[in-house]
Amino acid sequence: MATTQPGRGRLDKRSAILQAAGTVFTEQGFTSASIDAIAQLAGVAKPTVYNHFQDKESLFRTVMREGADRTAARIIAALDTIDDDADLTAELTRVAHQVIECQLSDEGWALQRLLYAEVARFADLYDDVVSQGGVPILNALAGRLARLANRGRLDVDDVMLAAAQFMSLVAGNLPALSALGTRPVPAGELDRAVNAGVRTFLRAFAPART
Amino acid sequence: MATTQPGRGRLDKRSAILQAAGTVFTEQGFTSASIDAIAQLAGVAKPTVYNHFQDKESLFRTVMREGADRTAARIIAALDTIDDDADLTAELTRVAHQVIECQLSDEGWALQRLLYAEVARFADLYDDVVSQGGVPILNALAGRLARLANRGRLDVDDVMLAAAQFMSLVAGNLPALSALGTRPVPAGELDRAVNAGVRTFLRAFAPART
Amino acid sequence: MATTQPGRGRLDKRSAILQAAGTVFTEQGFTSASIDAIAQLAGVAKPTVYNHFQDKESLFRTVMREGADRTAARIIAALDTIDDDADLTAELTRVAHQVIECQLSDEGWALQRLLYAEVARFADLYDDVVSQGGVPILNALAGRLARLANRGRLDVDDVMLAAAQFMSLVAGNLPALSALGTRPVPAGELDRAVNAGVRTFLRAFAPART
Amino acid sequence: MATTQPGRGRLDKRSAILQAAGTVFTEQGFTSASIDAIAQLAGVAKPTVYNHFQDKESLFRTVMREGADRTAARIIAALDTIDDDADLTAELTRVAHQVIECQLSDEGWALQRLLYAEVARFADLYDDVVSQGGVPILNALAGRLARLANRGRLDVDDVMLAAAQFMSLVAGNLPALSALGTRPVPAGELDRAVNAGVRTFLRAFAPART
DNA sequence: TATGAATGAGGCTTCATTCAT
DNA sequence: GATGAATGAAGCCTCATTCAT
Repeated sequence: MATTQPGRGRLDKRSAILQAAGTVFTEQGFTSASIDAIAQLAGVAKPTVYNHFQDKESLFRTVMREGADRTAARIIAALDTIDDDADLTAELTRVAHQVIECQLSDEGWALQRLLYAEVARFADLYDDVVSQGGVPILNALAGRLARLANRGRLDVDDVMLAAAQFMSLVAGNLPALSALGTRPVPAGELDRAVNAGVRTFLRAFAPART
Repeated sequence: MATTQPGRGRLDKRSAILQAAGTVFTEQGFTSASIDAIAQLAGVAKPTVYNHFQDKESLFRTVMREGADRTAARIIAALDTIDDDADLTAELTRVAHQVIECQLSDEGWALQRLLYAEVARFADLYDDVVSQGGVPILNALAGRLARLANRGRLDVDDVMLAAAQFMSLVAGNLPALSALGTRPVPAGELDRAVNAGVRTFLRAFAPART
Repeated sequence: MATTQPGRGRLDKRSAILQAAGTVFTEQGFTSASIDAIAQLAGVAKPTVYNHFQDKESLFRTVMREGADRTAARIIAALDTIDDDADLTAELTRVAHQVIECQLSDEGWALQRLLYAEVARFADLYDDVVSQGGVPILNALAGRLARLANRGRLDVDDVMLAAAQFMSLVAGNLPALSALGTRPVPAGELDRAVNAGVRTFLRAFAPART
Repeated sequence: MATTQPGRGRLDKRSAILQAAGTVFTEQGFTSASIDAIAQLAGVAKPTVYNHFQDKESLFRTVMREGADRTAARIIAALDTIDDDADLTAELTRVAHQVIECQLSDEGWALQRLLYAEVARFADLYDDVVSQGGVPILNALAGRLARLANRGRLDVDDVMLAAAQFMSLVAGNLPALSALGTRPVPAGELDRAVNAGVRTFLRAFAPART
């Protein structure tokens, strides 16, 4: 406690390593990332990395899992703010923006690219990430839609399906708009896409007016 | 002329290399793929690869570009079979299935995963692939929708937008269903997703019955 | 004759190759020089080089031998201009400058560096070059000194020795002055060194005045 | 502490590498020398070489610099033994022999050949070596000549110039005599050349007898 | 726990050289 | 004689990983 940076506990070296690994994996991909680079960025010696993580692979998996956790938590928090009584278009639009913001964040894209890149190499990586990230998000969204349906504000049978379609409609164009996250999306384009997605969603699922 | 190497003509070594490269890149990703492995699979010596392609990178780009070409050609051919007069639901469903089949093919997924994986490493790879693949496909689909709109069978203003939304609705769930292409999609699930996508699309865009 | 550059005979390809080889060997050294680069610079295909020269080594030897020839011829021509009756200091200085000019030429230094570099690799390279270059030069210079001694203008016993010492005195500093030929020698420095060399030579060998 | 690798202490691996590199570079030149060969001769694994030296180039530079240091130190030590009161001819001859011995040593020639060979490739190699080797030597020799001049035993104005000329006279013929260090110099020839050099030097710079 | 040093394996690339035309 | 294509060998360098401290 006296010989390291004041204030820091001794073994958040682990988290320094994880953070550094996140950065390096993100920038270079799993194979090209070198443990050397990670150790250096984390400010530790190479064997220290091996003291905390069995393997390059295990380090990578941890990075992915914790990243998925963090991202899902942010999205779910956003979904929780839906106000069942407010104007539907405005509310869905607002929420869509919040969700997309997470997806559009550097970390969001990085995770997604890493997942695509390495899903074939690491058999159960996809399940790990989806069970920590994708599924909870969909569940949360489906729950909100169910509540809106119950109140008669949406005409939805299968809320899980509708949730997935909502996501597809408002976010399906993001990869193309941002070149898979490698370019900033012009603000206007983003609004246009989200608005159009919400509009189409409501054209399909708004209850017929009597 | 008659005494050439047992197998082939002269310079389709180039295509043997390209095909092998496709396989190896697909299986291992850009960085892990070794020129050695590619050469061996192509049945040529390593330097022969370098006689045909400047670089590992240039070989990779060629693989991606030609793959995008091939895939787009197949999808566009499928779109061309739309019969403007047939039952709309049935027709859109049929076409959606054809399109998805390309996406679901091993090559389709492989290309997509490689694209996600390496888009950050190779600056203009995304543009290369999209301009050869994505854009023509969307244009073709938008064209078909425009024709349907002209005949009063769809109520669509912005056909490009509708085309993108159609794609999102019928294919947006594919990554999740197939775990980014690493698992076969249960036939029933696929049908369900496509049908639901088409149904939602038509709920939004079928002209109001008089 | 009709299909190649007008005027050129067909097989001075050989000399194009030799010249290109000279350049490339000079710039890169024997080992780093690539036959590819030589062929390209000569404007011929790689196997053509092998049609004219057995080997990289044999090509190198030819380059060295012909270079030594050319340089020696130029130096000997310079020595032939010594006027036995003119002012000794002026005449020796003038000749020294001419000799040095050859040594200082790009080709001169290049040959010398190549010789040093590869003398250990190619057993008899040194003899080849010296017998074509060094020996004739020294003989010529010794001859001139002998004539001057005969006329009583120099007090020299062993003219070969004196010739060698003359060379050492006027040119011995050149390597240091030009950083082995990699930098231009400031004009003043060169004059100073040559003058000093001639002066010392004459202090040692001018006949004692009666 | 007692159980370390059989042979050596811990980190004179560095000097084992340096020594091996000296040998291999000397025998093969910079480009042909392989790090593999150096590592093997040093008895270490290849990456160990890279743990101690950034680069093949940096290893080479270190070899050259340390070699120049060692050689210069030996020569300067020899110069320090000049006895200002002894017989001048004998003393200069003796010192010349000692100096030449360093130049004639395998390491001396090797360094010189490497320097010539690679001076064009490595921009400031010449300065590195000369500032560590050549300059101190000349300074030391000039100092001795100055002392002799002060005592009236030599008639020298510019001691730096005289030092350079002394070197040129006694050693200028060495490259030719030893074929740039690739052949032993017959003892008689060496003596003859040195004696002649000293004699000429003194004919030029011995004070006129009154 | 943290580290400096060491290593076996392997990748990309280039080269001198040769067929077959 | 001249060429396009092909190849076996080899080099530099980097990596993931492990001792020994």
